[in-house]
Amino acid sequence: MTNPKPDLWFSFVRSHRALIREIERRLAEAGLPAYGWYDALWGVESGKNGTRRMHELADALVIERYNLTRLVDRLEQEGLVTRARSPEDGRAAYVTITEAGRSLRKRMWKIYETAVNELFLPQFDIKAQREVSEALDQAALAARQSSQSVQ
Amino acid sequence: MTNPKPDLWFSFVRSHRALIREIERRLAEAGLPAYGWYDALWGVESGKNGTRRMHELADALVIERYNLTRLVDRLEQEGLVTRARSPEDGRAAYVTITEAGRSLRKRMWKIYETAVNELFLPQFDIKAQREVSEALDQAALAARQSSQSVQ
DNA sequence: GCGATATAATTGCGATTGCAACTCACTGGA
DNA sequence: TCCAGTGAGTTGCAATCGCAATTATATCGC
Repeated sequence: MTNPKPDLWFSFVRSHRALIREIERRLAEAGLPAYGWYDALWGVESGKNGTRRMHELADALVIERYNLTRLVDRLEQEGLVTRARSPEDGRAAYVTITEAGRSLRKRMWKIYETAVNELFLPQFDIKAQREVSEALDQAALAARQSSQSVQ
Repeated sequence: MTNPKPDLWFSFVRSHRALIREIERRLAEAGLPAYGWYDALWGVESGKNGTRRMHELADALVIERYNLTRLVDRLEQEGLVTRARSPEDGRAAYVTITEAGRSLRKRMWKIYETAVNELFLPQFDIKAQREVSEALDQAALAARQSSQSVQ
């Protein structure tokens, strides 16, 4: 029995589900849209001039392109972002956040941040926060590299 | 700027997505069903006599009841589990894993375990594995308690 | 300069998820 | 005993996701 026990992994997936579920619950309770919208809005807003290319955004959010297309469709319909094609590269599509988008993101952040600060972060001291964060980034990198090495 | 920075949180959600995506990719590549099936099969198999009650299972998997109903529908259709109602409590439904279910779970586990051992666990030393696991369990507990305190 | 290949984004369609409503069975107090 | 309340599980329907194919543009090799 020298094998590593994957307890940590199962704690990881279970806690992720429990936390996301609770965050979604709080957002819904406050009449705000689902959690995924926050990520997308922030991904756009944090780009240069509040703009990002689609594939760059999909990559940052770790979601599939076709799902991003339709997520952005929905955001656009609500007037939270605008979409434009690039004159230089006819394939490229740019997404830009609107004022309404910024405002909604801020309102969502209040709820979201509170939940994270209350439920998640206190379980780690400052040193652990940095270390675990780095370990998780490494794991994400390993996962991406593994998938690319096949493709 | 004494506020906690939620970097750890974002590493958490991003790494989760990247890892799940890569695990799904490997399972699909091996011609095996999606990741969620593993969890469900293990949830059933690990119960007394390879049996569990629906609501107990939903709770363990941290998924909603109505989703479990339909997940079990699919597993049942594939002959991986059987379903039975309780004679004592007419409301209760029991799910039991079949031999085919056990066998499939084992095959999935080979792929799944390899991925976790290769991509995730090596990022943490043994001591960190225990500590982080406990911290995450605490966070999950806090999330559950928070949702219950409202309900 | 032109065909083969690669990249970006999108779309059709079937599978899965989420919400709200529903059925059926147990429980506890008047 | 009977009926309001609660718990377990399921279902209808709309929203979202995942896969494979499609469109449009750019790039590479000759």
